[in-house]
Amino acid sequence: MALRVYNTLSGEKESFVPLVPGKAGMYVCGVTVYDYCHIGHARANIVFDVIYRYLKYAGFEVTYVRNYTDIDDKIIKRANQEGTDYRTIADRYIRAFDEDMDRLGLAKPTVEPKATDHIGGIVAIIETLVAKGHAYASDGDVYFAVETYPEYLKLSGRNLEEMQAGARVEIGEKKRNPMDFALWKGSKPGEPWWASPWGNGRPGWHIECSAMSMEFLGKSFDFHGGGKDLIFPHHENEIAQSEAANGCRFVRYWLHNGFVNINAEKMSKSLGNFFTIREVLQKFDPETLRFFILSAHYRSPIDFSDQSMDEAQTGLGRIYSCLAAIDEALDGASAPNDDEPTLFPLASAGHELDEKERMFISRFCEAMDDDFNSAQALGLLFETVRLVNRFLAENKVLDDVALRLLSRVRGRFKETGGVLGLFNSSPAAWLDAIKSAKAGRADISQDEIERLISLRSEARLAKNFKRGDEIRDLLLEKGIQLLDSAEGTIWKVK
RNA sequence: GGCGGCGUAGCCAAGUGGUAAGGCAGAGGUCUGCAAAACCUUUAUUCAGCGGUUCAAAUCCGCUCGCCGCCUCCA
Repeated sequence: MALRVYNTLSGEKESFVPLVPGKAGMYVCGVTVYDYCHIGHARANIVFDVIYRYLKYAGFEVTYVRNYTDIDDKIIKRANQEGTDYRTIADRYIRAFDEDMDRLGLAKPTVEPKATDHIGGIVAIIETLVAKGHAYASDGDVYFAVETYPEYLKLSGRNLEEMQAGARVEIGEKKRNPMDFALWKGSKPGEPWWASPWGNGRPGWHIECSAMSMEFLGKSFDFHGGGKDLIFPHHENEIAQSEAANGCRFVRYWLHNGFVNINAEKMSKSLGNFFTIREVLQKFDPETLRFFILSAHYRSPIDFSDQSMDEAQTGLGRIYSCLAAIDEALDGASAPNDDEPTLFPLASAGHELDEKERMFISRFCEAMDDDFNSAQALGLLFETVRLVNRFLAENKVLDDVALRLLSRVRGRFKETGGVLGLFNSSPAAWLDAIKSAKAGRADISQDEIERLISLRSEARLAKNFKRGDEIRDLLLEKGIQLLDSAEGTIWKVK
């Protein structure tokens, strides 16, 4: 049982061999804080959150670094629009990001550095690059000379000559080669600046990640992640800077998540077809969004829509309902959480469930070890749900052996839920919350519903089923579904 | 144009050489005054198409068609 990960650099799944046995260093490109995050950001962060959690679960001592890019053209532009300074904008959206990630239930990374706290490290790397002849100052700016680094473009598999020939790359007069990129930008009047050997200015976009990863993870480390759109130019440039400066391999495994699409098109700021995390969370609960994201492999594109979110909610609800049923069965009974495998003397579902429970963790790990295949792991969860339901249906009376088995199954869900970031709520509470959220959107008051239900109950008691059914149909038109049971009638929003 | 990826049931989606997980929807059943809900059962001889390699291919190779992404800031 060994972890295998798809490495963008090789284009293949490789066995994960940590740089330092038992440890794992991971750097993930965070956001540029100039606006609210959209669900594309949610995906990236959830995906790497699960990778982080799984690495820890698998026994690695993980150092997870996720940065804030808090100085950048867009932040400055926004600050100018609002007539404020870049710091105000950056701090506002850092806070917004933290709130969003908190609501999405993300584990805190080991460190969350800000680019502006690492100007010293940035300048030091640039100085090294200049001294080694990999970079040159030009009129207040400093550029990386791509021709001095022969392995440039090894991550994206592009060809330097062809890219230079591309008409879309404009030749800036300050650059020697059109493909050269800025390490340091001289500040224009009114822009924030830091002092440097090349005059007042600010860092280019790519260099900060090199500086911060080096600071917290060293010159060489295990994982570097981000969205697929960062492969070129961002990660390509990080490799060039870091390897040229340090003379050693920068990152061992490059991980890139796929996009969130809307109608099969990439969702992005530039296309304007995006939903912010906040918008989506007004309509769906955070675990539903997480569940939806984890239901596909992290490298595949996923299509976001209300329908797929509804389906995700139904699916997650199925698991929660099962967990609620287990809770109910276990309620009152003080079943010992016994990890001893038991020979199960009950009906067939008991044997199957017992078998499933014993294989559960190894199958979960098998899925996650295969390039973090969360979709497959979710499949295992559903298979188990079905067996639990069957088991419960077959065994109305649960003896000690049965309760112990259910208790162990519940433990497995909690354990793997901890890795996937799911099942943080008590099942009953989650189910209730979904119900009231839906009820809040129905165009009929809860009092009115209750009143109609009691009218119907009276009619039914008098065997006036016609009248009872009329009321039921009336409520159904309003989207209210009635559920009759021996204990009485309850309702839910359809 | 260059590079990369994708095409699996009505929809979503796992599966990278050994005979198609799972979810949603649908159908049948249990339950019910009848329903609903819930639960159970069931749903692809077949993986875009055509060739090839192999004892064996959704999985490897080639070609064709279709879709998408990156090449400019972007998770």
